[in-house]
Amino acid sequence: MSVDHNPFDRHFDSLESIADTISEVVQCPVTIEDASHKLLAYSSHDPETDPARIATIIGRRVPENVISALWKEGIIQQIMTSHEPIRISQISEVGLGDRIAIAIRNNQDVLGYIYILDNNQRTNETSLQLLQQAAQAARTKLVQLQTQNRKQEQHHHDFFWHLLTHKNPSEPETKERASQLGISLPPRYQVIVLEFETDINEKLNQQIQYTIRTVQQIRIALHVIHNNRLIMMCAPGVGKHAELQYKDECSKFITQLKLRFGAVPVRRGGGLFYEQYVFVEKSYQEALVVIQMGNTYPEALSGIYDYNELGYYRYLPTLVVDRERKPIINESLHRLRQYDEEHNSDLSYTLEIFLNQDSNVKKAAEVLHVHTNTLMYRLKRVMEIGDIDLNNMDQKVTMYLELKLNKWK
Amino acid sequence: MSVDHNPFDRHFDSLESIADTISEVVQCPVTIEDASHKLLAYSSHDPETDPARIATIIGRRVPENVISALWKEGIIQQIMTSHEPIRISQISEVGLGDRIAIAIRNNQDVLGYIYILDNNQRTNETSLQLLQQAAQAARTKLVQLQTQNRKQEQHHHDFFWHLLTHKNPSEPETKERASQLGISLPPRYQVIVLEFETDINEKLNQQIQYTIRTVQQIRIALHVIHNNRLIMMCAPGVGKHAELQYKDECSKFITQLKLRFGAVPVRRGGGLFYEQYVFVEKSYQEALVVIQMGNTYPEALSGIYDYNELGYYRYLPTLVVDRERKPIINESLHRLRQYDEEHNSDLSYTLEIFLNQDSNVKKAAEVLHVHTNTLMYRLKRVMEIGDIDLNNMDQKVTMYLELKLNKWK
DNA sequence: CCTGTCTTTGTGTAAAACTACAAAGATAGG
DNA sequence: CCTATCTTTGTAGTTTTACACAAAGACAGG
Repeated sequence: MSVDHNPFDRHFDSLESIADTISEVVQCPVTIEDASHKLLAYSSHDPETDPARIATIIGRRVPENVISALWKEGIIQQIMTSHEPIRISQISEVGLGDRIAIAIRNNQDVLGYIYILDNNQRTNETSLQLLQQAAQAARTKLVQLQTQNRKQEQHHHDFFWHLLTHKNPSEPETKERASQLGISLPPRYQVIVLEFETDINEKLNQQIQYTIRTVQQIRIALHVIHNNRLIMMCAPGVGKHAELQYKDECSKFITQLKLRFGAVPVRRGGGLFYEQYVFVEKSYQEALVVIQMGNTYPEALSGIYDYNELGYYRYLPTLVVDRERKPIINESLHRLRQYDEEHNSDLSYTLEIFLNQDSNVKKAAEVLHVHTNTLMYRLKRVMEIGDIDLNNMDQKVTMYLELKLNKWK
Repeated sequence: MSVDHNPFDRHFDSLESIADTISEVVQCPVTIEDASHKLLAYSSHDPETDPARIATIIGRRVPENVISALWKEGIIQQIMTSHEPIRISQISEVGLGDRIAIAIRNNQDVLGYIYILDNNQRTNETSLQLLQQAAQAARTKLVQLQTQNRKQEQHHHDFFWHLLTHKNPSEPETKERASQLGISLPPRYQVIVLEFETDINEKLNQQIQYTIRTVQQIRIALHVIHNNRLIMMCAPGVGKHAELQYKDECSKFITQLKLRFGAVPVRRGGGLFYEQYVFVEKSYQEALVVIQMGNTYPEALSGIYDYNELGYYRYLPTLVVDRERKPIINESLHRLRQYDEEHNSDLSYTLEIFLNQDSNVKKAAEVLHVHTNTLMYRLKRVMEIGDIDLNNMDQKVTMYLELKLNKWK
């Protein structure tokens, strides 16, 4: 086979024929994947293969542990940035033999990958050169695919956005529209919103798309990006395994975003789970409440991501509205604030910390960096000046809620 | 003067002329009062009088301490029930000399009183007999007065009821209407509602009217009776003295109702103070909230009568509405209740008492009549079964509010 | 009936909270 | 500047809590 002749400088009917051609050239099994490691084509007639390849073909997607391993070794990063084929040493823990991989690119964008299973190291420099030609050939096919996907994606986006913003969509109509679009809706879902520091740009968008597509334990049925938010309809995958691990998987999703791309969502919120699609908007609003509350009470709600974990915080938006309609000054707090102002002291803050620390003198004193007796003295003053009985749950809850509500902008 | 001749068997121009005639007959100073001890007429040309009579004439009303003393001695009770004149021994503490009194009646109703100052015990049986005739003569005058008052009262009722039930009455129109009706509205008022066990019947009504009219430190500008409720527009009287004592006086008002007539309001509620009359309805609604909350949380809110003392309880109605619109089961409480059901234990009740007692193990154990270690053990179980951290204020407040809201019917 | 778990009550101990009191620094107002 | 008050920190003694462990009663399921 001469270098002058380029076997990929012709028309191909399909990606399969490209895969077969590569396989013929390099005499190795070949798989072609899209940007999110979904299997697009693979060479047939391959004598030897490895467990990773079998799993990929059977699941029509590269298994998650294989992807994770490749990321961990820094291989995906290499492939994505390099224009040359990359040699991959075997990773036997995930059943992956020696490989060679090259990205299929369109300008800067990575559209997919060509993997070659090279167990016996048969490939030489010449065939590696040819791989670049093969990637070129695959490119046009993938561009076509991508345009199709883009269109479909746009439809998905529109459909999801409609669900998110309309209070009472018809249940049967929604289901019909979903099946028209080829979306299989999960029987039980929740809406999750991730909020990023800044508006989501093209690069971050692609990283997110990649992460969404490669996540496997959670099922992200629909998603939309809006300004600095990623909004997703999520459901646990099939099997009890996935059901139990769901929460962990959601966190893992975010960890992956961070580890692989350094993209960290600032805030995270999840609505309740529902089974009817009339409630998508509800779950969305709930997720937004979690985000809002998280922004308002960052320390108190750190580690709380779901609406059903909000506890009494879920009532606060309602109470704020109620209070605005009917403003009543809390005499006790007012007096404390006044005293603080006049004597530039910190009685109200002291009270706040004390209550935050569950009325535990020692802990509160530590947080405030003062002697316990100092705290004791201050609390006595709080009781005197504010006319508050700090041994009375009702009065403490009143003050606690008051302090919480006062944090509202 | 012969017994056969009745000096009261003729027409009298006014109550004053009756008073003068009595005075001539018995040779003693005379005062005529209405049913609520407001001065209606008094004899002139009286040589001797006592401090109580002077104060009555100057204030155009029997001083409160005098009325109280007469009640305490059981004298008013006697006068009200007897058809005969009653002799009253002097009560020097309140400047009251020896007297003779008789009720002016129309059938069962007491319309007013005739008092005779009898310091030198000059009156004999004959003149006492004549007193009954005098009461008869005064009766017709008082009946006329009463009819007039009834009409005026009806107007007052209508006016007040309108304020209570209309959200945005015009401020200038309200003031004009008040001055038309001869009502002087207080500059600052609150609405107080007293709720009785049963609907207010004629007898209780009269007792209430009597008490309202005789109260002197609080100014009850308007009042209405509706089913089992007495609704009043109250204001402190003039002077700083009255301002400070206002709260005590309100309680005293109720004590008087109880002591004098055995009529005890079951529930009491006061709205906020306002200065504009647009807010009468608001203050009324607030008073009703206090009553409602008092009925829902009798122990917790015993001793709380005003809306501004409700603390966080004032939010509960809003929260109940919010919760109904969006029912979320509190997993922790649900699990506790379930456990209680299955093992017929009292974990949720234990938690409730523990929180009510401000997380004080000793007090809670006492309330529950168990050993502190028993309570400790139960709380540990509560934490395990409900997955609650009882050292976390947020979680405790969540549970506390949840338990409170669950008390709602 | 037995058996194992749940529950109550008891004992003991270390840690923490509450109380009273004292000393000294900080601060405001005359 | 002095003085009175407010504030912080310290010491000491009592009460309460938290925790570990043990014994015994209650109860359910085989």
